[in-house]
Amino acid sequence: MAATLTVGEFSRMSHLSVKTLRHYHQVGLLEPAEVNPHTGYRYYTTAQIPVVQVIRRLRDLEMPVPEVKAVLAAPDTGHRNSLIAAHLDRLTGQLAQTRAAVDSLRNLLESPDGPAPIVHRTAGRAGAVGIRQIVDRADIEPWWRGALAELQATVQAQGLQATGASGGVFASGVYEDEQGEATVFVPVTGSVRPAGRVTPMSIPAAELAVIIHQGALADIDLSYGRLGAHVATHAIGVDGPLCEYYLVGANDTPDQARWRTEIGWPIFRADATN
Amino acid sequence: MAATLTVGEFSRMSHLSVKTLRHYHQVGLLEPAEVNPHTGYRYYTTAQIPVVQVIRRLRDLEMPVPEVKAVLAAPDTGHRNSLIAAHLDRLTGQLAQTRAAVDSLRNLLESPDGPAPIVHRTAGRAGAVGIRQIVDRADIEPWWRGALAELQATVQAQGLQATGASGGVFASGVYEDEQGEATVFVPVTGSVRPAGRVTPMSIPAAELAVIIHQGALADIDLSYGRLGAHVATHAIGVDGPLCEYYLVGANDTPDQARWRTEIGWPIFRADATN
DNA sequence: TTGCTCCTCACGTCACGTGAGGTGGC
DNA sequence: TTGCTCCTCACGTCACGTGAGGTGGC
Repeated sequence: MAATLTVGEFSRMSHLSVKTLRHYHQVGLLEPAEVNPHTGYRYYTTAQIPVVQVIRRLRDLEMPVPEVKAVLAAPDTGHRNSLIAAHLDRLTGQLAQTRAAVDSLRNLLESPDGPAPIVHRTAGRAGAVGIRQIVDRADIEPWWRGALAELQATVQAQGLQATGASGGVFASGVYEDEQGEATVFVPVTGSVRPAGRVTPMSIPAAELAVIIHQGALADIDLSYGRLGAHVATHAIGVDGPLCEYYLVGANDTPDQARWRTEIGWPIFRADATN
Repeated sequence: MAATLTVGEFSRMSHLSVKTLRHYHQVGLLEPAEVNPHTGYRYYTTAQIPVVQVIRRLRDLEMPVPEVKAVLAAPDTGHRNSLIAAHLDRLTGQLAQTRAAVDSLRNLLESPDGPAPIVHRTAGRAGAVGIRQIVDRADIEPWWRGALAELQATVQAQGLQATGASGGVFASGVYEDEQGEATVFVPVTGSVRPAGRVTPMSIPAAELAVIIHQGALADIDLSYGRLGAHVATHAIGVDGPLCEYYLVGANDTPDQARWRTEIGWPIFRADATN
């Protein structure tokens, strides 16, 4: 028999504050078994205790309220467990990101700026296969990983010959606003058959100031900062998208410390030499 | 020579959105080197790039903005590093909590309710040493750990004889609202000298429904739920603070899975036997 | 009957993001 | 001159917490 409980009693049994229980009622996460229409008093039952225990644990794991609702509404255990597993995967990902951020901070504080040299070079026009999309800033990294992997696979599947390192071109919106046009490409020769998101494209020529960033992408703003400062100091910047070349990347080694990324910043070049 | 940069340029170099830079200006975390009084345009300099790089990394680690300010304002490296180390310690603590929450969830989903029996017993009046304070709900666990440790040390230092397991008494505000009166105590015989927060006190007699909770404190709401449901179902609850006795706790083993906590819920007892 | 519990707004927190509406600079 | 960059409000987000002011139940 399910006994009736006031909010206060239910709070003591669930270790959730009364304010929280009222909030859960308001957002429809946990409705009291009964609400007195005259007084507005909430009444719960002992049968709701197991439910609130699950809610509490999922919220402790920072699962968003709508997802907790979905877990409670799951038709069967399998569905429920997969929702929970997906959330645990997200937590694992966040943990990895935190670890990377700690490394990045240590790196910044311990080692003074390395002597990464900046040079000017001309990038010629090149045929390529690529993927081009409007991407949300927040999703940029997974998008980038996926697009590069799809590209590599397409190059292999179609037997194309890569003529250089893969690269990316990013409109300023990607950095400054919340979304912008992003492109990843692999320079190739030969005829390309469009497949999935992959299309043939032409990478335009450009005059660039370039720097080679060594190490994880979490630190790439360091090299962007150095390169941007150089361009600003010499007042040689021109409009145009920033580009990157992945000289050593995920395809070569999982050890991000060994990655090498060339960053190109478009410039006006008076000196044809150098 | 520090070149002048617009927000957009500074955004590209720092990989922070323009909105974020404006926000940092508004809250005083990162002021532009210059603001045109007529147009309101913000101008940064290349000298600010290293600063924004530190800010970005600390915010990636979810350090609150006021603390980031403190790091930037730190008078020397030692001070700065200790602020950062303190934050990393907090992150480590959160990680441990997340792990505990995962274990707790798994425990809840895998094992159905154990057969923890509920019995009724009379707790007699007892002399004790204790610490009693109004505690914020959010701070309850560290307060509890610290207070228990201080108590144990006082008992040892004064050569007192513990006559039973240590315990805690919690007013309903601790569970329901955001703060409430909490007490931890060790029952002792002999005369007690007040020291620090520790004072002699008397634990009143009470009729209790009790359950023994086995395992981590993160799971203790399960036992509270079972005990509360029992009291509600039999309609034997009376007003009074909830109490706990730490039969096996931090003092005995660091392995929380082996902890045993008796929870007491005040009841009206018609049957003098049992 | 006292006082404790419960109620409903309305607003605050934190670190930005969204979006409208408008102006300045190359 | 176009259009791109920049500006300022005002409001939204998320999961509650704070606090005022008031009523119901034992």
